[in-house]
Amino acid sequence: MSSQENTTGSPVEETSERSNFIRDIIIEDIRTGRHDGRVQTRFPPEPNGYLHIGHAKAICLDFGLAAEFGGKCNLRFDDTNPSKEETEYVDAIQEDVAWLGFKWDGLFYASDYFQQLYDWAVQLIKDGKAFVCDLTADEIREYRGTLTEPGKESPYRSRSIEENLDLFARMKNGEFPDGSRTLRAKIDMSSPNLNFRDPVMYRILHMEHHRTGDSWCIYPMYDYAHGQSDSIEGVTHSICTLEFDNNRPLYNWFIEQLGIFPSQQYEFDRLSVTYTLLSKRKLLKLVQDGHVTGWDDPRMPTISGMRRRGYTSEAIRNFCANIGVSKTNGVTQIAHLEYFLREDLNRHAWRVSAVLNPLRVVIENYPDDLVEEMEAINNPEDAGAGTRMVPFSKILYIEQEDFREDPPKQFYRLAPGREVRLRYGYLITCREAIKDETGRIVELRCTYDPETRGGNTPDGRKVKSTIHWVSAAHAVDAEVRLYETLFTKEDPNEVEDGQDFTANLNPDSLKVLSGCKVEPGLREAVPGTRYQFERMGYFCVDRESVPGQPVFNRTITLKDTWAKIEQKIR
RNA sequence: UGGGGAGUCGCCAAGUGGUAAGGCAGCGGCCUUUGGAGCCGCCAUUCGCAGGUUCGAAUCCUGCCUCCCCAGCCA
Repeated sequence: MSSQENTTGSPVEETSERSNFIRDIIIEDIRTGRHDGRVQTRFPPEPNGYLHIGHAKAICLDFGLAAEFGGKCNLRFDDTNPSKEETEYVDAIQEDVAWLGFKWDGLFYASDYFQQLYDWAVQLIKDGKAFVCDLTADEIREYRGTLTEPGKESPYRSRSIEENLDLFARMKNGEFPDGSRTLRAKIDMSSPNLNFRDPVMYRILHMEHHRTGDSWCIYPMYDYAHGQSDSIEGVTHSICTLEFDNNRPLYNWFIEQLGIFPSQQYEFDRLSVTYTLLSKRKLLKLVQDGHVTGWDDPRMPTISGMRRRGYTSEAIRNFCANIGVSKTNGVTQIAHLEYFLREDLNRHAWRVSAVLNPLRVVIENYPDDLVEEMEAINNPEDAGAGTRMVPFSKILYIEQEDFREDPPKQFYRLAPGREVRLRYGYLITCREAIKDETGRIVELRCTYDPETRGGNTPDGRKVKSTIHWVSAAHAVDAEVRLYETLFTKEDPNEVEDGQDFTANLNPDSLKVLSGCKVEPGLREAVPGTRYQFERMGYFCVDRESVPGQPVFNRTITLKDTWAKIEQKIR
């Protein structure tokens, strides 16, 4: 399409894309010709942890908006604090953004701009807008005042430009110890916006930086680095979360004092999800204290954890697109996320048979050595997925929960004397339940109807239930990891006095099942592959899986109407 | 008690003076060789509260209430 009006004459705002207030602003800016209609965003993570589902929302916004309006979106690491940042995180973040399906235009680091930022600081000193302060951290806090009382000016605020220049150069040259001095902007100690009370621009930190090594021992603060970084790159719409609202005036102040490209910041609501923590600090603690196995533990809300769990990037993107963007501080229910997961998995995951808690079934009237190959559909949602053959024989495993010796009214799976369909197999009738000395049911004796091969009923009779099974002689043993929410409370931060969020950790968040029986085709299941275990849920082959000993992570259960009924009748 | 942001169905969220979209969840029903999927239907006389302006207000005005953010040499 040409860059002129499109053929239908419909303005850009009439696309079917669901809008939001930031998208509306961009559309308006394009309409009025702001920046000649150029749109540029950026995703600016600090490499101090792994990306999580909250970042996914920001990523979808930043990259999505740029793509929609033919603009650019850079990936820029906000690496101004070497005490927290590591290359492991830099690498993981790039992998996760790419996996989510986005391509950055430029790959930059705030540290790329350290020299420019330094030069600008010198300029501000020369303009009398910044000064070197010898106050200690504690003193700075005292001088800052409170929410209701104005602050006091630092006694070093009136140093001469020459002295400031000299001191700042010496700070840079490493002549002073950590914490002994700062460079501060000279703004207004009585401002109701605390960010304006002579904010610190530079601190001394003799510390190895992951990219610049030891070439710097002074590092810029967020407020002094972010807006200028945006400006240097030509970012037109700098999108961030609501808590930076208070920083916007300062973001603008530096840009105005420096007279550089006027990037503009817009704030949207941060994502919160029930039963989930989205704070890098707290996620780091979970990792460091061993509450999870790592940043990619399938219980973590990190992109890498969700990927390992079996989430698809499309499900995450659909979720982000659906929840919308506003300025309301809300909490999205995890069921909302799970809906999009199931929706995508249902369309794409191939069906297989897997018995998690096996119960042996012997079909008494089935020939001892006969093995029949039954045709099974790979994905009823996708005709192109085709079919596969699965072996059927005299001895099978079915799910323990699919048999009840004394079934409640609405239970219509297997029970003594009752007939059910074995999916793609035969109709079988339970004749007897065999128990061990302790009374536990260890085997079912059943008979089958030879006329019902494939599960068909030539006489047209109906059975209430179809259950899944695996041929005992052909089954492959597997390990299956079942996950529940990591926390027992909707709000993991809701704790008694003296406790922290770890008090709400769910002791049942991981349950490992061994000796599960899966169909033979899964013997060499490839890590990362997602399946639907029919009637049980969606599962993803774990990276620790090896040929012959497959390991599966339960991504999510199927919706379970029976479980709901059972809860009610209890 | 300073400043900033926000309050529309259980949750998310449209709406910007003309008489409350949509999604999730929930509840019925249909269909079904996954109690899955799919399909159909129900689900805010009311928009934090109280006044006011107007023929008409979730949308405008006034006052009040509640929640979130800011006192890191974190981002």
